[in-house]
Amino acid sequence: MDAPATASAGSTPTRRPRGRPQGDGPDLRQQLLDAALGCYVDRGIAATRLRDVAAGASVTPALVHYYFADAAGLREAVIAERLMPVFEQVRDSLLGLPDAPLRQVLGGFVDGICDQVRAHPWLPALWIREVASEGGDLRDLLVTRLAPQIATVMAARVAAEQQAGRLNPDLDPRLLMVSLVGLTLFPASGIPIWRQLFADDGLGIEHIRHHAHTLLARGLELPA
Amino acid sequence: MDAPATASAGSTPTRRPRGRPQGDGPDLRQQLLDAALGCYVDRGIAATRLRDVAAGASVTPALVHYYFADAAGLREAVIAERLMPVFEQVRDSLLGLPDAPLRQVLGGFVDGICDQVRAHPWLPALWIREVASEGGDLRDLLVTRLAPQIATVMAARVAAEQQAGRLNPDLDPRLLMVSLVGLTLFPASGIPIWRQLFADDGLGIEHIRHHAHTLLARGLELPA
Amino acid sequence: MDAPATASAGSTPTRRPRGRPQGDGPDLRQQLLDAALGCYVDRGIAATRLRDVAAGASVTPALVHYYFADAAGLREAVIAERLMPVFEQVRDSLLGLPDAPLRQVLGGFVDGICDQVRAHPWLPALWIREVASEGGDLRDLLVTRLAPQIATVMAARVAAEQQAGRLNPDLDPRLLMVSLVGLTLFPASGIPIWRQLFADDGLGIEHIRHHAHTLLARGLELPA
Amino acid sequence: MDAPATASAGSTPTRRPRGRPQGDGPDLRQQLLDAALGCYVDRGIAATRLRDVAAGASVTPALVHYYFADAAGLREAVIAERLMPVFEQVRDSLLGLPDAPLRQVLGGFVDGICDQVRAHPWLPALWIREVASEGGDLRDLLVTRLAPQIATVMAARVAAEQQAGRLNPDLDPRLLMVSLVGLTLFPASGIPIWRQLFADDGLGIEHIRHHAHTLLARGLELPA
DNA sequence: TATGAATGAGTCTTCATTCAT
DNA sequence: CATGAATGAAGACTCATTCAT
Repeated sequence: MDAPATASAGSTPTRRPRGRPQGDGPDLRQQLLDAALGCYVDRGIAATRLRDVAAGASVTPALVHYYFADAAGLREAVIAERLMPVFEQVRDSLLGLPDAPLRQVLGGFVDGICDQVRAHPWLPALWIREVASEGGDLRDLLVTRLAPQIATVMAARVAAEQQAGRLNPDLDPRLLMVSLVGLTLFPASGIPIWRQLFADDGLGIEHIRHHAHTLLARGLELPA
Repeated sequence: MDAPATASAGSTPTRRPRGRPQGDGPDLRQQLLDAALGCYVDRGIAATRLRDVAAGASVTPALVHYYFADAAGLREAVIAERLMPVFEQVRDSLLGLPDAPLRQVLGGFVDGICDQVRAHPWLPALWIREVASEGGDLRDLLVTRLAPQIATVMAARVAAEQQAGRLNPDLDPRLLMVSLVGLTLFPASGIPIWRQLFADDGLGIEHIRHHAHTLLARGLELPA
Repeated sequence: MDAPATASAGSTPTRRPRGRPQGDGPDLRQQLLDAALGCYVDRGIAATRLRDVAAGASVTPALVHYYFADAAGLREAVIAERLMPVFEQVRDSLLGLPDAPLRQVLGGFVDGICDQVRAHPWLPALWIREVASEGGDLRDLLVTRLAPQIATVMAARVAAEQQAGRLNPDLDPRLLMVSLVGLTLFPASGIPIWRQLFADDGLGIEHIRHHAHTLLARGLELPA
Repeated sequence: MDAPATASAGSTPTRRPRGRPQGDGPDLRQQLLDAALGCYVDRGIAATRLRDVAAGASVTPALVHYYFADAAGLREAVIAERLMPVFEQVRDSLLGLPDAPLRQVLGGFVDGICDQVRAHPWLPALWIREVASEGGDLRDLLVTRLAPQIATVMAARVAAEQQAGRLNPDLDPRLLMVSLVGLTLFPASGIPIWRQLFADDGLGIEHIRHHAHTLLARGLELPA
């Protein structure tokens, strides 16, 4: 799992940990990853200092260094072991039904996103700050590892569906996927705001899911 | 316009230039504000060091201190003199037609946002990072100065329109406004991504505008 | 002994070494305190830069920060661990003989001061600059923690003694204590001057002690 | 009076002012000296920044620089034009009666000091911090310009008087003069303290004067 | 394995000083 | 005569990183 460590163990003086513990019960490494993820969500990846992570796990900064060598190493570990699994599940909710009708696929994607938000409440905030924000530390992930497998394929499928007269032809195929995110993760990241503005603690991801489905289905129009 | 100076006058005893000349050609103060705005967009407000701003304007860090005393003073000045005017214009595009039909108002809001994006290309990126992101330095601005005047009023108006049978009743009145932003500023902040993914430099705010209008009008449905 | 650490523990979140070893040979913390005291004596507390202290102990400024967090923390530590013990011994030389005749008490106070000067040659200079000088960083210590326990009590005792006809009634009870200091610490702080002026390196605290006793005993008068 | 300025006018680029104003009514130069003296008394000479002086006179720091070139120039001017005259008057109160009996001379010195304190309330604080304190910026003045004319002469005179059986022979001739200061300026510098400790705003220089005379006359002994 | 000790590099901020006007 | 503009030097403090134990 700790690829860089095993790969370069002994060669570069930069990477230290050799023979990481693998089964000593309450795994300290996992706690560090948890703490790091928490910091990333709270302050942002770039703004997270090793010191914060250490404090979050009640250990010394030197220990974090001992496990992950530096901030970059820690970030890679969190990405690989915590974030990518979630992102991939979101992606798979889109790819999971290759033969289903497109509208069902799109709806499934919305549901897939909302499911992950429910399971990982930190997802929207992290996505907006680190993926959607220019300069975000995870944007590269989207561009190189997540979207390429999807973007062009989906755009083509949307265009085909439009040509077949089964989808609103005025929609821009290139923008449909981002619209789905803009109607789910984006509003979800503002839930604290809406709760405050409307003095309504009940507002949640389920409302967002339903609202997105509705808007996608018929826009502002009345149902037929 | 002297707001930032008076704002911090009581707190810091620091000598600050007052009554700066307003028409002596290449106003250095404006250049500093420009440089700061550029840094805010590129790296984020919190991550912007005075040193960056100074370098961006080809002056010394001490000069930035001379004009704005510290990072907070600079931030306040940029907010008051650069950001708020733009934000307020976006807001006014919503409030400008108090008697128009709601659907026209919403469409006007989308257009207003897109107009500002055209005029200020930095707007989407800044909004996503500093307003939409949790912990963003401008989120407070939205919550306390921008949204309160709008959120509840618009939600009520949407609900009324739904009851009158003129608006899709399944939409969540509390989420309609954020949806509009999620279909404009949010995709706009990703334009560099889409251009790269689709290898298409032509994709721009106008496409986003049209796509948003389309989606709002009838969702995925075919036009009548 | 852990006073300084606990004192600032609540204010700064900074990591501070706790539970320092107490017997591992040349304790660096003590050396830093020594260096700081030396700087305080030489240049004054307010004018002492962390850099000076660091240089005095041949370490880096960052190390001083590591031990004491900041200039205030260092000052508190020096006060608590170096200065107060000495000040308190001076004070106790006054309170140590509660039942002795007043004149003996006063003489004991003079001796107590001179004893401390002998043991801590830096005492006079520090006292004059930091306690006697207006704005001195330790004046507050005198006013709030040292003198209140003494001043009024002693003044009352002097007045009683005067009424009983055992003490020169023209003396001002409120000024007697400060006179003792003015005849000991004050001249002592000028020893380098007198040595230079009289080209006499022999002049020392013992002369001051004897002179003070003499003046107190009979003033300028000849002995009976 | 501004020796350095006139001396080097035009030659060194460091010294700027040429043709200082001599009679334009409310002399700005005097105001600057006043402001500087005030700062010296309040914070100490070394800790006084040109900026403080400028603020105290409601002018710009650049103007202070214009008049006095730098902190050293300003200090010299204040010393020469404000401090030395007062110090010299104190000294002259000692030298004024060359033929009077020594005890009268000493008493006159005490009175002379107290007179100056009455006329210049800042004198005690300044003296303690800048002359009595080790490293004080005026100590050199005492050693080189004030005391040499007095110290040895007076010490000799005291010794002679003791030998003649007219003065307490146990007193140390070298310490008598400093004792007088320690019984006047030193307590005077603490007046704010004593007023606070004894909750008595009436305590003043007159009490100090009387107390000093009393102590000198007969020490703690009852009057004959 | 884990940490206390120690440091170098970097950031903001302050201040005296210079200069053109 | 006087000042606003501008800067370099210096100081405090922070932080990741190294190392001996």
